[in-house]
Amino acid sequence: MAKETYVEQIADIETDFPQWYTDVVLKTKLVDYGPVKGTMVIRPYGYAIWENIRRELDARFQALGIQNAYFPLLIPMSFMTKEAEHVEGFAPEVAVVTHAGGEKLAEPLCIRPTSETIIGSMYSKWIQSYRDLPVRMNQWANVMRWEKTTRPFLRTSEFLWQEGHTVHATAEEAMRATLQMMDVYEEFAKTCLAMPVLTGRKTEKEKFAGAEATFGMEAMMHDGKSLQAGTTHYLGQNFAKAFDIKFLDSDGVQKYGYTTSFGVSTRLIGAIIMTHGDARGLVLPPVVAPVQAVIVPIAAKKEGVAEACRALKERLAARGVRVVLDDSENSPGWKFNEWEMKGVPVRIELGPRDLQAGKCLLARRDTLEKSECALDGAEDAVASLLDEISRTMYERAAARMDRRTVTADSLDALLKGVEGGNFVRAGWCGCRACEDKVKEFAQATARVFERENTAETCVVCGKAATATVIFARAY
RNA sequence: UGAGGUGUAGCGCAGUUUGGUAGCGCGCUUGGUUAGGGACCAAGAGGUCGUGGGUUCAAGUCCCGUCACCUCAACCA
Repeated sequence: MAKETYVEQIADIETDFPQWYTDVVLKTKLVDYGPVKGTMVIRPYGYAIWENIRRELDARFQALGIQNAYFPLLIPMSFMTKEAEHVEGFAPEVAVVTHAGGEKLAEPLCIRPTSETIIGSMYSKWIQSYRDLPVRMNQWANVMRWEKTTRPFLRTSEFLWQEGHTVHATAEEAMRATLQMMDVYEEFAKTCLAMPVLTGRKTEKEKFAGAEATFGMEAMMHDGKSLQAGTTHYLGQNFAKAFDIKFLDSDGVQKYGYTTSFGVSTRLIGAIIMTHGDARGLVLPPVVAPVQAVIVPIAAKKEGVAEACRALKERLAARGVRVVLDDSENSPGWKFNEWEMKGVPVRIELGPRDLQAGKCLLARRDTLEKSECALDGAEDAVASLLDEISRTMYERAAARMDRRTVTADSLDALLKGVEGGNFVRAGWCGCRACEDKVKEFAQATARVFERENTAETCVVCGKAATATVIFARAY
């Protein structure tokens, strides 16, 4: 172990992917384990990714008229029990506060696992007229779900997310909002995370507790497994009736509203890591990378090098590039590996030889290619290289998902498909028994429905297919 | 909840079989030489061996209890 390098330890990324993942999030100082089992401490480098995600999403929400608000962490237990399916779905993983102020509480309080109930109770007070609708709010918050097994970012007891909650006068409008938000997520994933996703409706078995319909975006990880990266829910009138969200419509009739909710979490950071990472560590999409470019001086004590590096840093910063000048005492080779491991999209090497030639060296993280670049105008070259890296990362991931999506017409073919790290397209009759059979036989679950049914028969029972489903093994 | 495993320096570990001075690597500190892919030399700092009890002249090591964590299985809007 002593002399082993980081790269040697994680060289076998394909066969030991989970271990690679855990190593990389710890070694790159994204997170640390928290003192309570299943919790994680998000360190500055990891949190900076989250802040960038948040900034990009907030801009999109604002464009849609969604306003940020904040609701309490503690929810009276009685709220949770008002919607039958909701409480049944969440009860096993809710943490409960029973004591406060040194006394036992008359009514236990649960720590929010999600906020439909408490937001619903407030919406019922705020909404009276059809003129109050639609209501569109979002909150950035932590939630807690007491998971039995956890992994940093992918499944932790406490995590950060945004949860949006809307109320509409009609079912059609609510459904439209649900679908529109999935489109927003998909565009965001593509533009900001360079991550292609599969979107579509989820099966009854996989849907949110209390929803009429759930839509998910699924991303393919490096090993071909699927990760649910975001969901939007059409809640119908379930929560409106449970929390008495009523309005007087223009026809003078009291009606229940139709609600939706949608969310993405810090799990997205895990998705980024497992979509783009390689044997050397992280590969971060430029839009959300905390550091977009790092300048590594070579022989920094030689005449003019340090000054040139500082000047280049200033120009890049002025151009809007998030740039770091690594003027630490470490050797250049150490810095190269360190910043590569941390996934910085562009590395700029600048030493005496370059200075003399009026050039610098640009190394891109996604392809590991190096190229020379004139010092004059380097800030523009870096900015356009960042765009180019975003595109290349997306295309590479999209090509992989495309290549690894296969069609199966039998359970054996489905098993072979998921074992080979593929998404498997297959027909389904629509019954729960057949869905369970797939889980049992292939350890794969239905991820999303395809928009159109192109299959003729169910992959399990052979009866007429009512839908075409993408099956995959999932995190 | 079932099975297995691990607790010794900040991190990773050896030492436990056969009881006898607390060790190694990395990291850290100080000084110097270096620098285009994880540099080198020298000198340092740092540990009630998870925890409670027992056996013994003597326990990291043997015995009994206990706690925590990890892996697999199960579970997982």
